[in-house]
Amino acid sequence: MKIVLFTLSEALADTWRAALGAERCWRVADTATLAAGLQPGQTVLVDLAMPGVDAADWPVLCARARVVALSSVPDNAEGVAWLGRGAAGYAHAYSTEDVLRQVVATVEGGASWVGRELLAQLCRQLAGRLPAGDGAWRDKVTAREAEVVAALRRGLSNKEIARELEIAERTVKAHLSHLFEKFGVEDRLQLLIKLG
Amino acid sequence: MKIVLFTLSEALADTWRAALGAERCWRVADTATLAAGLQPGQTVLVDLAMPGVDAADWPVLCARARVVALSSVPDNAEGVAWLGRGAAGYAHAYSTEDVLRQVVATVEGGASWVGRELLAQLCRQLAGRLPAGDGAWRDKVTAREAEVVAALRRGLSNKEIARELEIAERTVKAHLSHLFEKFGVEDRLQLLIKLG
DNA sequence: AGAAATATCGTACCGAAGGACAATACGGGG
DNA sequence: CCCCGTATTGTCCTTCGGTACGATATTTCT
Repeated sequence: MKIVLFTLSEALADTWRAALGAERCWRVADTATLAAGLQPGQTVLVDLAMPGVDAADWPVLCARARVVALSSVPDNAEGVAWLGRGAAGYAHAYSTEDVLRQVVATVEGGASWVGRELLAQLCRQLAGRLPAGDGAWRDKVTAREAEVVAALRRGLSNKEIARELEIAERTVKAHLSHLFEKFGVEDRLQLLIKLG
Repeated sequence: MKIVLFTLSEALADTWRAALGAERCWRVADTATLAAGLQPGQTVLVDLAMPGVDAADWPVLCARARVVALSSVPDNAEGVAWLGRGAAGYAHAYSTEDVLRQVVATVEGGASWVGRELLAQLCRQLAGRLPAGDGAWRDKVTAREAEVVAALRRGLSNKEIARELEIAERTVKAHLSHLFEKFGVEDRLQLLIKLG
């Protein structure tokens, strides 16, 4: 699956291509093309310098794909805005080739790429108010069911969940049916409402 | 510098050795040995299934070394607890070999390894409710559309919404289609995610 | 050892959801 | 007066979601 380069700047696109390999990259410069051609789980590098790019418009795309926000003027508040919407990474747009490759490898591995300072800031500000007893329902679901719930929270369809977990769509339906019964609901929407 | 494997499970240690190379690894099974032999900046993989392992006891070690907490039943609250104490990463204990190598490479490179959901939760907690979530969207919808959204939040079906608003089901679909287009989503679930 | 839970996959069926064409009516602004 | 946004409703069609039967294999618990 190709890496999407979402930028208007030819220079930036060339830099990224040099780091990641031109054959792995697919340059896109407008939102319509991106939305049309985007595959679930695909990696997207977004140039935050592009006009009209705003974190508030991206939560759904961030849920479907691995979106890496790249800013030429990194700012912790901006990073928090993007990562809070589900972006998979936040880094300097003109990072070295090594760092860019590291970033892509990291998000393709399913984790997030965060600079040390940014994460440190998050942790400092969070220190003290950690308890957050949100996971009571997790004791009632199996590991596999929890993965399905996580995918569900991102708005994925059964087919997309199946692709992501590498199982048949039928199996996804089986997990969902079990979840519905466990929590006494009758569809995916009610399940998410119930789980909070 | 060797990678410290802190676990009681021989099977888990073997899995990690297979991924990282046995010659790079140093297996430790008790806290005293770990504290005595630990070098500053060293990478430590901690098996959270070990008895007596608690994030509250680790801030000092996390400050000295790159501590990666590995859980066989990953949970966001647990992740917050560890990262809040300075851990460099939080991941699934039985990740694939590729992912494990990636985790180690990332933390050795000075960055942090965090799951996407977990990071998003961190950001949301510190930012409270993000701006777009708490009512900015209301300016973009009509009064009738807002009523439909309110019903959607309760998990009602089109037919139920129609009964409640005393209109035809077809009209409910019309309102929903307009909402989907306004917010650039393709179904009710994505709409709710987008509206927060 | 046997039972229960878990994870996986198959086909068939039905209703819900959503889009593609519509149409009608009402009110405000140029 | 005409256009636009809003609200309303209709039919036709396709896809998606969920259930109802089913099956097999593994793991975990009793």
